[in-house]
Amino acid sequence: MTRLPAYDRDAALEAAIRLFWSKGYHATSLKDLEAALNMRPGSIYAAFKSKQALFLAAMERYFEKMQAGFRAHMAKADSPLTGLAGFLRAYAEGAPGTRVHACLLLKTLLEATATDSEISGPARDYLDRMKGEFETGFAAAQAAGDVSEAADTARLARRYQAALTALQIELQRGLAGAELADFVDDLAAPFEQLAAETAA
Amino acid sequence: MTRLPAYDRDAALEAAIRLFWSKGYHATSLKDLEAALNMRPGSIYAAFKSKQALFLAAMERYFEKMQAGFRAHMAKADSPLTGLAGFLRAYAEGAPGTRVHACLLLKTLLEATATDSEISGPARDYLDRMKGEFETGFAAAQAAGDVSEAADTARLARRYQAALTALQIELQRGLAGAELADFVDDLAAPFEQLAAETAA
DNA sequence: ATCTTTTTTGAGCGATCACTCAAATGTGAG
DNA sequence: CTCACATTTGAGTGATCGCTCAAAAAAGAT
Repeated sequence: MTRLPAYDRDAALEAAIRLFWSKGYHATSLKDLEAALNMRPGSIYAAFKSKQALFLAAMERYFEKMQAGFRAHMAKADSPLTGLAGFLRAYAEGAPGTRVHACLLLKTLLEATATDSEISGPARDYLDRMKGEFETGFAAAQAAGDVSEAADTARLARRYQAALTALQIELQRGLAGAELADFVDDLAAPFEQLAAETAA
Repeated sequence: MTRLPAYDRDAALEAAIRLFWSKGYHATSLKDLEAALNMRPGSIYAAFKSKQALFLAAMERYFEKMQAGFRAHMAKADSPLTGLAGFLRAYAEGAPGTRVHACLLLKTLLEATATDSEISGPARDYLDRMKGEFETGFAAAQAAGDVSEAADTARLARRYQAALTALQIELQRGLAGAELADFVDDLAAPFEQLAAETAA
């Protein structure tokens, strides 16, 4: 009974992700959101309870998509280690026009300060959970014999995440072409070499 | 003749740097600036012409300080290569409590979008100029025989800047202690090893 | 002292901020 | 069709935004 919601929650969240991702949290106004979500302020506040809550919902959805994307990539990789290295390379190639942004979590970590810990806290958490995904990948590589049993998977995961972060920032700066290819080689090579070191 | 300015321009810019650095451009209001600079709006606008112009002046000063700090570090290093590696290690150690922020240029690059290119443009430029500083360092290392003559100094500089960027972001995330030490080792080692590779 | 020039002051500008709520609108149940 | 209830609407809330400007204050010249 009663009236049905006119909006599609998933589509609205996707639009919010795109907007927050491109403009950042503070620079995004409710006017912007009204236009992007095609919703009036009352509906936005009925559906999501505040600008901050909407942002948190968008960031959560963003994280889940990123996590799922990584897992999907790993699932179809020849081996865990080539999957990890390949993810770096694929990230650099993926949609050169659209993928000009650094990850929303990273942008949020740097934009938010101690004053708005309500959004920087979750951003930190999601980044930690992504690091956990990478660590799982390195542990699988260990089980497959491509990484030494003595290796510290948490440390490798941190190094890997640092490489991914650096890549995102260079993409944001506009790196492209042969220089980007060289850079990605520099980032991916140390991880690809782990297999050779272990085999030896 | 006539009345003297009551404020110290350098001190005001330093205060502006601290504030913008900690809160970001959009989240910093003129009320915040009035308090931090201990100046009333009229004086701020007489001295610097707008919030944006003040930010640009602060960012320029920030860049010059960073550039000077790097050059000073390199000047007192045993060799260019150890200077570069040492700068990474020193960055991680420098004032553990205060140095919890990523660099202002990096934060600005990620906060600013296409909509406010007036501040993201200069941020990009300053980051490029820092990369130039690093490239000069690697060229000096080449001249000193610590880096192969065949090496691409621009590529090395980009890799180095990526390491520094990754370090800043981990510091912002709160990395400390033994994990930080391991991480810095991972970042610095590849550059320190260039000398051994060249000697061989 | 007075004049001249520069700076500081702070009330207040219009615009926009995130947000609210009474009224209008749509929908299933009876 | 009517009723009950959920949702949408959009004008409007007080607060704050970046910013302005006339008046007051300060300091050297005379």
